[in-house]
Amino acid sequence: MVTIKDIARELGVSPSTVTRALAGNTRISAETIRRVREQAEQMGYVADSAARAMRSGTSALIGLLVPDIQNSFYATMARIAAQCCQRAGYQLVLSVTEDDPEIEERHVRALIGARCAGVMVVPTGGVTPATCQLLSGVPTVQLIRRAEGLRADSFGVNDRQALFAATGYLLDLGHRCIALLVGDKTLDTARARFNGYVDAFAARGLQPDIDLVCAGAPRASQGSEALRALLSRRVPPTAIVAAGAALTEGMLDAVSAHYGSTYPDVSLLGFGDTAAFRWWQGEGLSTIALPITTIAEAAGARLLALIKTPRAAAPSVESVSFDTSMVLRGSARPPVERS
Amino acid sequence: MVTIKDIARELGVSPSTVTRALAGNTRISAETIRRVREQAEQMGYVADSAARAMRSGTSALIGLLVPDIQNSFYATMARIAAQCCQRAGYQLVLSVTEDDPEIEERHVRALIGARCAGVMVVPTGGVTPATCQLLSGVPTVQLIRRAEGLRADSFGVNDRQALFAATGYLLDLGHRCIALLVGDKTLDTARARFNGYVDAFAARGLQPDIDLVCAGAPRASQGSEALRALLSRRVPPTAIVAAGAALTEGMLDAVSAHYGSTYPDVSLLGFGDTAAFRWWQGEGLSTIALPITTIAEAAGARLLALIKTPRAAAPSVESVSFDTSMVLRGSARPPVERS
DNA sequence: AGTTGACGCGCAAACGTTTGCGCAATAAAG
DNA sequence: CTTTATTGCGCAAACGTTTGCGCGTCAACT
Repeated sequence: MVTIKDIARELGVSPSTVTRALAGNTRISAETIRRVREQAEQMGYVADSAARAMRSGTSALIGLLVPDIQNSFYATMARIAAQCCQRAGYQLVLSVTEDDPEIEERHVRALIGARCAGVMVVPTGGVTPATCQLLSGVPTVQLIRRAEGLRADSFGVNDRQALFAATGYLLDLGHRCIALLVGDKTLDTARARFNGYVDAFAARGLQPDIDLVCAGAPRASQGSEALRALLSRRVPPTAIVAAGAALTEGMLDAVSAHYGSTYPDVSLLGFGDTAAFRWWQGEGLSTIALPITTIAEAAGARLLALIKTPRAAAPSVESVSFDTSMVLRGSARPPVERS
Repeated sequence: MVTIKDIARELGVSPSTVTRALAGNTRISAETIRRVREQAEQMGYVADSAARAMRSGTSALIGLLVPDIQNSFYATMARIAAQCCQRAGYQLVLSVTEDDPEIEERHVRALIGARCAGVMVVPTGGVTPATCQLLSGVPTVQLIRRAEGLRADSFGVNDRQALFAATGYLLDLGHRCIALLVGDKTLDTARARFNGYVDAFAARGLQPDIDLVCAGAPRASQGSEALRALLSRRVPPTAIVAAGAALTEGMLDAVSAHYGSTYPDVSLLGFGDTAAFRWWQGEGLSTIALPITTIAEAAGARLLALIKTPRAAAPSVESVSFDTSMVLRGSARPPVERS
């Protein structure tokens, strides 16, 4: 690896001059700058970011922690985050937490050790105190979910409202047996979404059948398993709403498996608007659409701003909620009369 | 940030002792090791990886360069890569190249600057000499595609065979007007896939209609645009085969848009076996399935091995090709007779 | 002619960690 | 009792970069 010293030696100047020349410092003659740059180029110099990080106390790394990169929802988030970072000269360090607080802590620790400039995180349901402690030192933004102990700006959606509207839509179509796939109570988003579901019933003087609520880990496998049982009941639900990106996948899997090639006589509502949902059963899956691009962009912009601020600015924690919208395709219809 | 010196001062020992104790060095009394570890834990010590990288000349970072993280195909790859790295104590730096050689070079430069331990790359079609030069210094593996100037192990599939089989399947169903969506000639995979397509015709004493071959940038938008024109022709193709992950998306978009809610009377063959393809039109999309998990795992394992080797081992460049398989669902049928 | 200022550059220290070498003390061997 | 080996630890240098300070030179002032 060619260093700044090599260039200095080659040119008969001091290392300081080389640094300053490369940085475009005034107080260095234009001629010297030209010579240094040329030599650097010719020798294939690449600045050692480790040395730079050590000296400056901060690196050009931004951490992104997501539960599952394979989920199209988080993949989109990663794409936007990567764009933001790369444009601003940062590199993105990707950590997949699998919704495990322990993995999360381990990775946050590594990020802190790397003196990363900032962190974007979709927190797990059980963020540890150690994680919060570690994160309190660096600019941090949380996406989608909001962890209790974490003092960091958050960017998500109005979860209660999202499920209030979605459930209401199904109720107004005439459904009464509406299954809900939702994350467990450790997730603030899951709680809010559950409340929206219940409130939609309440607003119409109704009450949901609690047996139809499947709360569990936010994974496709969990959702499809819970649903399989529900679909095999003597009186299956007439509609299903999935209150999570992974759970939507689980829902589609279970429904596909249960109905095979016969047309499913159950109404479906997904969560998040993945491109693939347009292809569901030829008619498309109706979903609760989240402005995920907007969210990720807002979070990225905020993070970059936090990184730039002179550190002194009192970090009044902001919490931004965007609105969801219903994207209606063919998968939700009035309930069919059953014999 | 609490450093090793802080711990040393607190305990009245030297920094060297602390390092060695934390590393579990023998030659340090068990008692001292215990005291140091306890103190480190209690003070919340996190090793500065920048300093460590500087001293050791290599960091715990592994770079992953993919064209598009939003594509489910590469997302899966990223997931496996992340698993491999994280298990081995490395962090994954994600770079999205958008198939742009310039972006690719910039990111590789940054990775080299970070003294990353290794690189996994899906090369663009026009890998620059500078990129090759930079990459020649670090352990590197390439996935899916193979760049010309890059001396690095590669893990991909037998592309020609894949399209030979797929095209043959459609031909044997009776199709003759088979559109092909494929990447442009800068990609070695695209060339091989195109050859497979042509050879399948040739093996049956036939010849493809070159007008039905859409070669372009491997992006969904490009594929859907090219296909739109084809579908509007007076005599549209009776079957379409997409020879790329992004192009498959483009194909589905174009077909959805063209046929609306009417059943598409064109046979379809996708590329890569994304979960969402099971939901296509209720019947599922038949595809050319790649063992992407196996590929990514093999590449990851190889990279870790390369990193561990004493650097001296003559790097005889290996090139591993896995076999694809056809996953038959309902989207490919014998051609319908048209008036 | 002496003072002041600007300009162009070098010196050296610092960031936190690791590691070869060496020193002292104790144990084992002669 | 001396020699040798072993154990436990400290010293100091090194990795590459950045930056405050200072020094010399030259021109423009008073």
